[in-house]
Amino acid sequence: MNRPPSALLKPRKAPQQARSAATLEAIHTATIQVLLAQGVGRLTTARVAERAGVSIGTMYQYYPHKQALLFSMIEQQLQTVANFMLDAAERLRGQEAGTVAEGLATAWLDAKTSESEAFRALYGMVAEFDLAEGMGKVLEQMTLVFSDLLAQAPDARFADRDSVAFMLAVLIGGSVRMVLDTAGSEENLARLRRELPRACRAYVMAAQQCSAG
Amino acid sequence: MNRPPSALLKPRKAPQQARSAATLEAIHTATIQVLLAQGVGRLTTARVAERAGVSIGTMYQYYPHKQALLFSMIEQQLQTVANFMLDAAERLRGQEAGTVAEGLATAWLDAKTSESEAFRALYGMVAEFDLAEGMGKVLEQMTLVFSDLLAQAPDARFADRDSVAFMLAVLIGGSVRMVLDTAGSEENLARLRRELPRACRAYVMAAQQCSAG
DNA sequence: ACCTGAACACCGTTCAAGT
DNA sequence: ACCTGAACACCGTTCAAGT
Repeated sequence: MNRPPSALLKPRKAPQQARSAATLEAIHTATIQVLLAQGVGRLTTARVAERAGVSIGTMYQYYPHKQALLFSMIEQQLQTVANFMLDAAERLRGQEAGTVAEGLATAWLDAKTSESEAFRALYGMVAEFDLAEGMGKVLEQMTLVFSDLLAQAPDARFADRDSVAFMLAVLIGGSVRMVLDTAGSEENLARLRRELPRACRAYVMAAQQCSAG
Repeated sequence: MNRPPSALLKPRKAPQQARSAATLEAIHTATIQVLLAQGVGRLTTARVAERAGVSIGTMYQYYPHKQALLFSMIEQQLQTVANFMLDAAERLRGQEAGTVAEGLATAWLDAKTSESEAFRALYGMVAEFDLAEGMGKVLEQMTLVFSDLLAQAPDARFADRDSVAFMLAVLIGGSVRMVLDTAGSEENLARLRRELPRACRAYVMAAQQCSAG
């Protein structure tokens, strides 16, 4: 895939004087402004530099290339989410395992849905072009198929079968994609193979109405 | 985000003569060859055209822009995966709900891991730059935190606590990302909020060793 | 009906020159 | 120590001209 070594993605240098710290700050806010005003497709070094009131060359003093700037901003946001989770974890310490699991899920959802519009636009860059639409369609299709299958199970007693089918598709699709995307090690792939079917079974069994018999 | 309307992502015209069908085929295989040989970063219209033995202008007769070509190839692969799942569903029809869930998870994993290297490179384009590394780090960090938390639950009895923590992080991270990425409707987001904590609880409870008590 | 390729606009990146 | 901006290489896209 020819990725640049990760060292090249890091900022080129840290600011040594107040003037330069202000420049870096201006570049960052300019990036977000351009992103929100013009979208990812129009986020160019020239536009960011103009908005920040610096020359293009200045940007290249701090970041070796455009990707490094964007990567640095995303990484910062990822760390914010991670810290949010650490706080949540502290509050869950010592509670029962099931409650911990529930709490972590809720915390992650809260963290991600509260992310600023700007950073969601940054992630959107990752989707770049309309893969989202294609994936959405497949997800919809799978939900229908899964729901139909669940309906025909002899022990089927679901309060909201469509939601269970949807959740099943999202759990499967999301976790597989995440492991493959993060260049998952062989060990992690093996874990996924072992645990994902278990998790799906447990979820579906739990979603059955308790009065089943 | 300024995406082009999706109609623009579709092929511009269908081939009407045998000569032109062959041209289209050549463009497709050339795209894959360039992708494998040079990586996403070097996948340019000029390189694809040269490899396909046609001029650049010819490519623009079939696709209104480069993205349309790539999108069309990815969509085709998505449909292959979807069809694979339909087959698997047929084999699972009438079985018990828990078994169906397990079977679907396994089928999806099989479909995704058997995708050709070329298409994984295409998806990789979606990740474009090294977001994967950053996400991988956060995932690792979360796994550690989750595992620690599970260890301190009063009812903790896990055969492989680290795997459960990893799976939990992947289930949560993957499903949230998928719903947000596919521009999830409000309804789907509500479903996720309701079902994800349930699913996580069910998985963790099921992962406890049965002899617990 | 299909193909060509020079031409154009734009973009990321560099570097010699400035303060 | 930091900034500038003209210059360069490259890329996506178009269109008048061909068969």
